[in-house]
Amino acid sequence: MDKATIADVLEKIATLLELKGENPFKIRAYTNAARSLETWGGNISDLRDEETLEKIPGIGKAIAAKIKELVETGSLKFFEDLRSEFPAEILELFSLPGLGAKKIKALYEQLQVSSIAQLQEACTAGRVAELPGFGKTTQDKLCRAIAERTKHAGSFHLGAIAAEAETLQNDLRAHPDALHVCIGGSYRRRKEIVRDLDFIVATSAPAEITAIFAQHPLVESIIAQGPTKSSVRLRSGIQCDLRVVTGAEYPFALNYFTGSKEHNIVMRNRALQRGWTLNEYRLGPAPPVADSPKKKTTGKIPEVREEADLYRALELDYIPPELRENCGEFEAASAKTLPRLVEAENLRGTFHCHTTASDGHNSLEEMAAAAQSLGLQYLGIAEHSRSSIQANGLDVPRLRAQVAAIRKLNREFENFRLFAGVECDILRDGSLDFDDEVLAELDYVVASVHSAFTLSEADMTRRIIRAMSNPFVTMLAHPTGRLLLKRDPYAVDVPAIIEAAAETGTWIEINAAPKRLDLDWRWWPLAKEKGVKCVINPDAHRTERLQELWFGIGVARKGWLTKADVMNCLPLGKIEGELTRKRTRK
DNA sequence: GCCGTTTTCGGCCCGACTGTTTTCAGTCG
Repeated sequence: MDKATIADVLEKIATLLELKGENPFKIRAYTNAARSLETWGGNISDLRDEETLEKIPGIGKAIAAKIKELVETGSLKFFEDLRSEFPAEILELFSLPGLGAKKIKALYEQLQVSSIAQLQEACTAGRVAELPGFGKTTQDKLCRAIAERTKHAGSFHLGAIAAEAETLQNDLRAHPDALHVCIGGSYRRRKEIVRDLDFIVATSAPAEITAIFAQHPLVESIIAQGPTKSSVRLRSGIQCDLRVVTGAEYPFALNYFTGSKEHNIVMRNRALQRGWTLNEYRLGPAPPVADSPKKKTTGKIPEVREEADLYRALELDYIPPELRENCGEFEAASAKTLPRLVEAENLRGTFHCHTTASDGHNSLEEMAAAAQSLGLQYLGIAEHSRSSIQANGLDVPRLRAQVAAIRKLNREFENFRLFAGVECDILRDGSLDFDDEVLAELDYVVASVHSAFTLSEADMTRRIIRAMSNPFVTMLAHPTGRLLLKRDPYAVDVPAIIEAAAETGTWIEINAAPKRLDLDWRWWPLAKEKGVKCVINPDAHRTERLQELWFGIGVARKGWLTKADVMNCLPLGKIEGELTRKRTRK
C-alpha cells in the first residue's frame, strides 16, 4: 500500500459522496486530503501513526483514522460500504466532459445507466434527450464525447504538445493587437502531463484575437466561442482555452489561470485577510460583510502592473510558476527564503546519451556536434550494456572500442569534451553487468534497471541500493522505470533509494525524456534535504532529442532545485573531478 | 470533514459558458 493508492481511495470516496449528493465541503475535504497526502514528503510507515497523519495539512481525526485502517488492514469499511451502493463502472462516466455528479445521478436513477457503454446505448435510443434537464443537444454532445474519448485519452505528455503550444503562442504574439500572450495552466507550471492549454491574451481588440485563435491552422474544431472565452481542439487532440482580457486585467488573469487551484485559494485568502478580494480581473475592496472580522480594510489597494506586483501586494516574494502547487511556496515566499531555481542557461553539459553503437540513431560525431550547437561544454556517452540485448547492448570489446573512439575524437575538440561512460544494467540481484575492472576504465557509470520489473518492493529496493553501493556507479538513471500514460513505476521504496544515494554519494538522474521525467519532481525536495545531487539527462537516442533537456529543467525547478543541486551545471573544468569522486573517497 | 493570531461554530473561491430553461442549474477550471 503506497501513498498514491491511499490518495486514490480518498479521491474515489469524494466522487462517491458527490454521487450521493453529500455536503460539498465534506467532499472537498476528501479531495484536499488526497492531494495533500500525494505531495507529502514523509515515509509510508509513518502512515500507521495517527499523530503524524494529523500533522499533514487537510487531514484531521476522521480521515487519519480511515488512512490508518486502510494501511493496517488493507481495506476500509467506510469505502467498501460506499462503493457497494453503486455499480463499479459508474465512476468512468466522470471522465466524459459535460457530465458531473448531478447528471450522472439522474442518468443512473432514471435510466439505470451506469457505464459508458450503457450511456452510448441510451443516447442512440434517444432516451437521454427525454430526461428533464437534458435535451437533444446534450445527448448529441455525449455521443461525440464518447467517440472522442476512444480517440484521445485526454492526457498528453508535456513534450508531445509543446511544439503546437509554442507555435500557437508565437502566432498570437505576432498579431499587432496582442499586447501580452502567455500559456498559463499546467503548461506554465511544467506539469509532466497536461490535459489542456490555457492561453491568456491582453488586447483591446478581443474579437480579432478570438478570430485569429479560432481560425488558426492547428485548430481542428471549435468547442465554444464567446466574447471573452473560447475553446478549441487542436489536431493533436488537446483542448485549448483562450481568455481575452484588457491590459490592466492581464496580470490577474495570468496568475489565476496559471494556478494551481490550490495556490489560487491561498492567494485569495491572503487578499481577504488584507480586506481585499482577488479574482481573475482585479484586486478590489472586499464587499462589506457584517460581523466578519477578517475582512477589515487595511488601506489603499496597491497598483498591480505585472504578476510580481501582485505577490508583493500580498507580502510575498515572486513565486515562479513551477512552484505554484501549494507545497510550501507560500511559507518560503513570505519568509524570503525561496531558492533561486536552476535555469536552462545554467546547464554546461549532460550525460546518458546513445549513439549508433547501441540503439541510437546518430554517430558519435553527430551527437558531439549537436551538443556543441546547443552551447554545451561536454557530453557523456552511455551506451547500453551487454544484458540489454533488445537495445543492442555493448559487450566488453565493443565498449573498449567505443572508449578508444571517444578518446581519439577528443583530440580534435577545443573547449569541448566527450566523456566515455556506459549505461550499465542492474541485474536482478543488484550486481552490475560489467566487472569493476571494466567500469574502472570509464569516465563514469550510469546504472539502470531494464529487466525484472515485477520484483517485490523490498527486493527491488535492495537490488538498486546494492548497485548504488558500487563505488564506480556515478549516477542512477530513471529510478522508478515509469513510462507516463503507459507503464506504472515498478514497486520501489523511493525514500530508501534517496537515503542510499545520500550515503553512497550517488547522483540521481532526472531523465528528461517527456515519457519518463523520472525521478518525479515531488521527490526532489526530500532528496535535496538529504544532500543528494541531481543530474539532468536527456537519454537522447538522436541529436534532436538533446533539446529535451528543457523538460528536465522544468522538473528540477518544480523540485525546488538550484544550480548548485544540479551537477551538470558545473563547467568542464570542475565536472571531471566530481565524476570520479565516489571511487576515490574513503 | 477541516480549520482557527478576535472562531471550537460557521465558514469553506467564484466567474464564464452552455443548454435548458423563461430565470437558472450544471459543469468547468
